[in-house]
Amino acid sequence: MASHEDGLEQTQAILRALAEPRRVAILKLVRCRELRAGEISRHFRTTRPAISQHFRVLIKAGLLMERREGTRRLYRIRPQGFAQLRSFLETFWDEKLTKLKSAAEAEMKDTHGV
Amino acid sequence: MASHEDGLEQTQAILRALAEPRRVAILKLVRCRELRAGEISRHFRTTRPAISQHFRVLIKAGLLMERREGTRRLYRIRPQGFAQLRSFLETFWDEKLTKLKSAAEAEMKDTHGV
DNA sequence: CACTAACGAAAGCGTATACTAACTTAACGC
DNA sequence: GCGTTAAGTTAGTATACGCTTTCGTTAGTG
Repeated sequence: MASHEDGLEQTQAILRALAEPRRVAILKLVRCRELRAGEISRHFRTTRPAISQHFRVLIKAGLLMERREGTRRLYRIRPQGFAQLRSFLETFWDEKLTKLKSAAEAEMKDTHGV
Repeated sequence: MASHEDGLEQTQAILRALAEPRRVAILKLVRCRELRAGEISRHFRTTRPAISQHFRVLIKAGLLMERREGTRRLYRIRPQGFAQLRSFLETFWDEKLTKLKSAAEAEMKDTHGV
């Protein structure tokens, strides 16, 4: 199932998951400590199934972890997912780009757009 | 009051912009050098207006810069947008947060549980 | 001026996606 | 066993989003 370019698809899944503000909010909630599903959904106006669906997207993207404890389900953040996103950013933003940025800043003296 | 949340909205715009694989591909093309609209759209199967709409989204998100030269429009990457995304990531999940996490878990036994 | 090139803008359409409502599953207490 | 609590799953719907077609705008060329 896993291929070489699986990482790219996975990164896209991460970006698509984070494109939804509610999902970012969920991750912020579980960023520091593990929380139960009910606690998390109580922070929002929407219904529990809606949040549950967001859980599935986040888990599939590798940003969230699930753990069962009796009838409860506990969620916490998954640092690996963010590490992958960070490495994607660094691939984009290598040394060449930093040089280009300085060049652009130097150019800005003449063309002050926006 | 709104200064922080303004940045959040902008960050969400960035994430939503990157959620589309084609837009990421566009950014990869202009990552190193400025390109004309026609050159960029030639790299894809879709029509030029479709790519043009992606330009709008990327510009609005602050990831792309437009410059006119006669009838041509030149596009290049905008490092500031990526800087913002990076700072979002670092704010979200810093290495320090990992340490905070262990501390928070220890604290959670005593303090309130909201 | 007419004519072409290089684009973007607007409208319409089809699909993806996020929500709600109802149902189902799993663990716990009696 | 029966019922309650905690949660996910499914089906259906409404909106968002991306693509295509047509048209408009601006700059260059004779």
